Amino acid sequence: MTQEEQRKFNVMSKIVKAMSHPTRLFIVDKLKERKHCVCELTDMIDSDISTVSRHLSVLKNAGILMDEKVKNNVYYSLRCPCVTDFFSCVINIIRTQHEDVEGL
Amino acid sequence: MTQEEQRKFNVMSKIVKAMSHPTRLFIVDKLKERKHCVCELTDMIDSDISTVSRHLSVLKNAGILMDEKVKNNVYYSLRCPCVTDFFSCVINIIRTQHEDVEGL
DNA sequence: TGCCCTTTTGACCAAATGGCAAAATTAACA
DNA sequence: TGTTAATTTTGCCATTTGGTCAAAAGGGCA
Repeated sequence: MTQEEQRKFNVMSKIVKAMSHPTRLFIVDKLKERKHCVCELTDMIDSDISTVSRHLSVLKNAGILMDEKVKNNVYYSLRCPCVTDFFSCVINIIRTQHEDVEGL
Repeated sequence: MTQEEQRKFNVMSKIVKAMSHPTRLFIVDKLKERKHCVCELTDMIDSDISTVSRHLSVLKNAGILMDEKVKNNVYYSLRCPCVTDFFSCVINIIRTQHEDVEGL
């Protein structure tokens, strides 16, 4: 593995790691429609607000989300809509696995 | 989050989590060309063979790889070639981020 | 200024993860 | 059968992660 490859895969894994949690996948999925503030997301997810806030900062640090303050609320949104492709891609992998199993 | 959503995102995160490590991304990338045995991969990755073996079993448990024993060697290969899309997808996200930064 | 609301942060614990080393497994072959 | 080579499993350690509580921070607004 060359140094350049190493750098490349480190950068990639940062993105992937940020998405590797059910709650964070849910958040990204929700933000595909429109921006949401922390308390809206907390209502949807059955979890502590501090936990949700932490998940959001993980996604923000990975460069997947951006935030914007409106009055008392912080609204999070997707920084690039192309994360949508990510989802269909993972779902495609899962679908192929199922076909494999059914094909036995 | 409904129970069904919860199940869905749990399944998805299992796949994503398995890919969320630089070494494992490298392995999947290498296996896109052709199957490789553990020692071949260990030669490419500067790491202990037991560590590489563990990474491989993580990917296998997530259903991303399959293995096949030939003589003394265990050859690993991709269970579905569509993981390739996964890569271009993540790279696309990274590219968009860079454009964002340069666009400031 | 002082109060309220939303969000973030720090401290802490439990669980999961990554890595190494040594032992166990498996197969080939003399 | 015994030896050797390749791989996997296991035990152990340090580090990271996810979660909760409580406290702090940051903005509105009276």
